Amino acid sequence: MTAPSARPRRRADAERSIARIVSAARTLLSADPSATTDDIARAAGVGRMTVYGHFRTRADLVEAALRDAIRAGDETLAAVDLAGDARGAVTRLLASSWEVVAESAALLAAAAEVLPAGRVHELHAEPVRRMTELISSGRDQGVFRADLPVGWLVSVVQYILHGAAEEVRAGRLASEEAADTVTKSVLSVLTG
Amino acid sequence: MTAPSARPRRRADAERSIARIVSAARTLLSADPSATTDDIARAAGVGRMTVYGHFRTRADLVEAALRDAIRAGDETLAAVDLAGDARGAVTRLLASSWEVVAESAALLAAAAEVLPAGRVHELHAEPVRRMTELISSGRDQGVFRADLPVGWLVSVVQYILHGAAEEVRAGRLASEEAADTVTKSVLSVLTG
DNA sequence: TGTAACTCGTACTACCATGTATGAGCTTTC
DNA sequence: GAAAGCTCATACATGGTAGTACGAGTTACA
Repeated sequence: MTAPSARPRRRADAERSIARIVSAARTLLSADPSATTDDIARAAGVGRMTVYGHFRTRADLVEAALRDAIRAGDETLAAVDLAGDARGAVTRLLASSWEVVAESAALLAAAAEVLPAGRVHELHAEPVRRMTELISSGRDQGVFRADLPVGWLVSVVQYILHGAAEEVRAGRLASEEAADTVTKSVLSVLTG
Repeated sequence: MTAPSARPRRRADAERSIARIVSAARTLLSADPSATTDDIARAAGVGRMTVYGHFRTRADLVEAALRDAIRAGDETLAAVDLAGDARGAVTRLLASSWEVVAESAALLAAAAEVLPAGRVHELHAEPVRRMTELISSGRDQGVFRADLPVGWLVSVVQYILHGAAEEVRAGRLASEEAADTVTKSVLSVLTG
């Protein structure tokens, strides 16, 4: 969905508009999940009608924004060195994930509201795959526990990450300490 | 707020209506956080106007429902034996918390949407106090870790609990295994 | 340079929920 | 049994957003 590359060609100005709209959507929805289509159009410096020209529904737009955020986050994650000791790899991965997750918490909430159940989860396939692989390999190394399903462990990591973002947002956790706190907590769960 | 016992007297039928409305609100909002005031009135077997007679705004109603759920949950928790070994106490506490949390996840979402920031957290003061005390005592016993703040540990427990509820709801975790899985995960984080 | 693609203002429809107003009729309670 | 309290139907005012329709003007591109 959301205008894939199926269209044979698209004019350069359209391409530009779409990029600006998606970018604005990411920014606004990350600050306030109930930002309206009109707000987003304004922020993108574009008429509301132009938005509807590229995204049939609000849901389409939100999904595009989430896709973009996930893609960007995944690029960051892809740059993390996962070789060697699984414990160190997790630490490095979390140090990067932390920011991505904290930034997009509100956007995620917006998506959960508008998109059909399970869609949000589907869109996370890539980062989930990455984390699953890492945990599996740690388990093979005998470093991580084997008494809980990998899928659950991956989920717990996500929930802790989001929880920390929420605590920081609410001012109950200093943001400088967040990464360290998250890492310690996650490693405890993973090693058992 | 929400009609405390400040009012000198209230007629018996009004008392009855309020009880039915709050109960219906809890049930409906726990299934669908966007249930309308009208839905709730219907389910309570009461006219919509009667609801507005007791709760000025939707937010008031949602808060009353959440209060009631927390109070009921807290009663369950109060029955848990917290004496002796902190590890065992946590295990028992989680076995009970699990159901409470899983049931009210949607209600919580409704409250988060409608109530001012921080209000939901305030309303949880009692269960949070309970958990804080337990973790502190475990720390004094030397059983739980001391390298992370108690407040954070309490939060993590909540996030894991809610996460598990979500996983069960999405069909990614069998509900029979949930309690055990949660317990193992939480104990890992607490012991470090 | 002509045509197709794109932009975008204005205006409008449709929908839906909250909350208010009014008033007739039924219960409690003293 | 009367006053005060409560119920609740109908009707209405409000406010806000999504999405549609139309059409004139602008820009890209071959």
